[in-house]
Amino acid sequence: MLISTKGRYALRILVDMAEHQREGFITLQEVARRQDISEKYLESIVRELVKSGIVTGQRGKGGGYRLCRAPEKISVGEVLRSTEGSLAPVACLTEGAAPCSRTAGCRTLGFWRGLDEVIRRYTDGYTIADMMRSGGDGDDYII
Amino acid sequence: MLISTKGRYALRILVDMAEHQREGFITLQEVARRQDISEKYLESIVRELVKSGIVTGQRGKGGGYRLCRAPEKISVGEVLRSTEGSLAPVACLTEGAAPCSRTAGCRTLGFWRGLDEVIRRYTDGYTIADMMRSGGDGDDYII
DNA sequence: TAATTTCCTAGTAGATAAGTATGTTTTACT
DNA sequence: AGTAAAACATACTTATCTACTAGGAAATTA
Repeated sequence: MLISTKGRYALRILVDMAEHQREGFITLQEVARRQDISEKYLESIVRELVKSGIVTGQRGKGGGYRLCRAPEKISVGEVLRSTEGSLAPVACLTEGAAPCSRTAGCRTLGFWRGLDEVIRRYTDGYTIADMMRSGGDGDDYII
Repeated sequence: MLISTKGRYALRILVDMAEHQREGFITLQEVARRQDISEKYLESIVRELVKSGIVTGQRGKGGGYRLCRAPEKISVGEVLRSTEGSLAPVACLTEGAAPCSRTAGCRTLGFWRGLDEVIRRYTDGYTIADMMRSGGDGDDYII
């Protein structure tokens, strides 16, 4: 399993917020209940999303969280990089990595670069809005 | 970093063996020296490759390992799945996974399926032979 | 029978994952 | 002013995984 719960939950949180965004600020309590994830754990994930400028929080009664941008403008790649730290398949391709001594004669580097590119292209081209259009019924939409 | 040393080393081992395959059986001692990896750790990695039918071992003096197939016939995807266990981005896409209760209404599953497909397509289309053609000079090929 | 190799089973220190616990600060409402 | 409800912050825990290491058994050749 390449992706941890942080990244997976982050996407579910954002889709949930996007689907309820007209209701104004959304509390983690609501998200936790709907998504069946501990509220405390959500806090640690959302903190990263705030830092990355994907959502914004409002303290106090009536407060909660809100997307900073339209769901069409939030790419999955951005979200996963924010919560997973990096999506690079190997250490030497993470941003600001120390140059590897084997680089010059490395037979595998080309492969890893290609894989990184393929993943980047796909994840950056997929948005939260795309996710909203996918899957079956939502939690509050029963036929 | 999505891929562990097991997968990364496995690829270096196979390219190394492919480059020295006309010399007959190749010992892990040689590979360990050339690749600068502990021989004992190599053993645990090569064991998986034997199980998967990618290399074959010959015991005793004069023994060692050898590729079971031509480098053109060994895909990187096969190697990584063998050593990493699975390349699926999320648990519900690993082979023989228990069906997830959220599947029906899951907004993210489509994305994960697509990512899995993109990774599978790329890694299965890249072979050890491709790796041999890439990179700079080898350990014993100095211009 | 001695040397050399793969094969096999354990164990281990450190890192990471996946949360939990306990509070502090800010804001709105009464 | 006081209180409830929310985000924000720090520290801790528990389990699993990573990346090895150790020590030998079995097979093969010279």
